[in-house]
Amino acid sequence: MALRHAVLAALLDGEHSGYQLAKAFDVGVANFWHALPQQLYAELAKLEGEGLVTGREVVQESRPNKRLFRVTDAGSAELERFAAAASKPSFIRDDLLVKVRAADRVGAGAVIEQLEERAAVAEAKTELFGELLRQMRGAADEEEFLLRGERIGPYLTCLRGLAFERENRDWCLRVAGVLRQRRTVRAER
Amino acid sequence: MALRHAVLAALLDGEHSGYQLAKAFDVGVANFWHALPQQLYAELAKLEGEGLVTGREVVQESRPNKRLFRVTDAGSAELERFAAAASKPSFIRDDLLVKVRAADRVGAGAVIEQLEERAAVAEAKTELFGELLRQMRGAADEEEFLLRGERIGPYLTCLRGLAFERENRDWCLRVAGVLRQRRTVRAER
DNA sequence: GATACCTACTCAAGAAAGTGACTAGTCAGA
DNA sequence: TCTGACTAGTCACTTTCTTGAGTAGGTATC
Repeated sequence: MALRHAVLAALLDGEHSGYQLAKAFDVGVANFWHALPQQLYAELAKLEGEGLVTGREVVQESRPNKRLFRVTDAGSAELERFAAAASKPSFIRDDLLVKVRAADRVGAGAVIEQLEERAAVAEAKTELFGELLRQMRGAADEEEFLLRGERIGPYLTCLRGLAFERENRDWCLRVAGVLRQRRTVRAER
Repeated sequence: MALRHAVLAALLDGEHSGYQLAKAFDVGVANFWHALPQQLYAELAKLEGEGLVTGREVVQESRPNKRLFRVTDAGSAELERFAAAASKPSFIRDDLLVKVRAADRVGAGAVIEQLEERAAVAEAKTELFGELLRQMRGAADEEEFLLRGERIGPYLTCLRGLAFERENRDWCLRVAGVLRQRRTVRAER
């Protein structure tokens, strides 16, 4: 049960609709968790059933009505309990790593392409995250913001996302380079 | 279906028993995938049923018999197919990130402790991975090994694991520091 | 000589995550 | 005016992961 806590944490920023959450948890801004719309709607329904969030209908013209959710006191208490409990260790779980592990035994060509594609995605994300960080801290410099800013949670997780994507990009490029070079070396023999 | 490919990739190193795989996929050396023993035994059974791996019984004295598995040609072909297919994007999925996101709204004390604990674990892992890398490359320096070494897949994924754990450690310490400082600042007011 | 851990697995059940298909109105561009 | 994208969801199903318990002999520790 981890998505539920991720949803609760996301709702600390204020009211959101399922749709808004779905966008936040999708590729792009998902710097701390990822989930599909269906999962989120399902989770919100469960959370509401348990009284951890409440939704209110917002009638809209020229676009479907929506429900905005916010965390209840019971929800806060649940988050508190979660934060105090031990965390499971985290692992990278990535198709590309599996492919690289096998890359010296299977055709490397496709893997090289994917590494370069992934590097480009990671680069785009580092820029996006950098921009997000700038927006969040506004005029203040980072030290100052982290010390006195109000909502630093999202900033801190975004920092982790940024570092992750940077490492991702560097590693992908490094590995792609190595695999390319090895092809050349082998071709020469 | 990714665990199956992780298993196939792991078996490229040679024959392994379910038990050996279980240790490799557990905390510690799981620098590219993680799974519990039960999953691995189940996956091996399925893979054998589909003819992607074959097992042979090895009789042992003074310890239970074991089955050693290796990849068949069909298994290699499946890995090849997998390597050529598109990869899903990867995400960090970590309880601690969720907690940090919420840390400015819930009690930060427990989160700080967990961050410092995690930093220590990450530090231990960086050392372990560093040692593993040294072992794998032997006398050669890294460039040389990556260019001409035989089995570089595990080395490359271990590099990723090392970078990940380093970033993990640094981020955890940074965040723990920030949260501690904020407590002091708040206490002063 | 009792306790605990290591090798080597198996079975069952449950929770969490992921996939595919579908509804339905609005708006912008070709 | 047709196409496609955007908002805002729902339903059903499958796969994957996690948890807990159990077997059974051997070895090391105190």
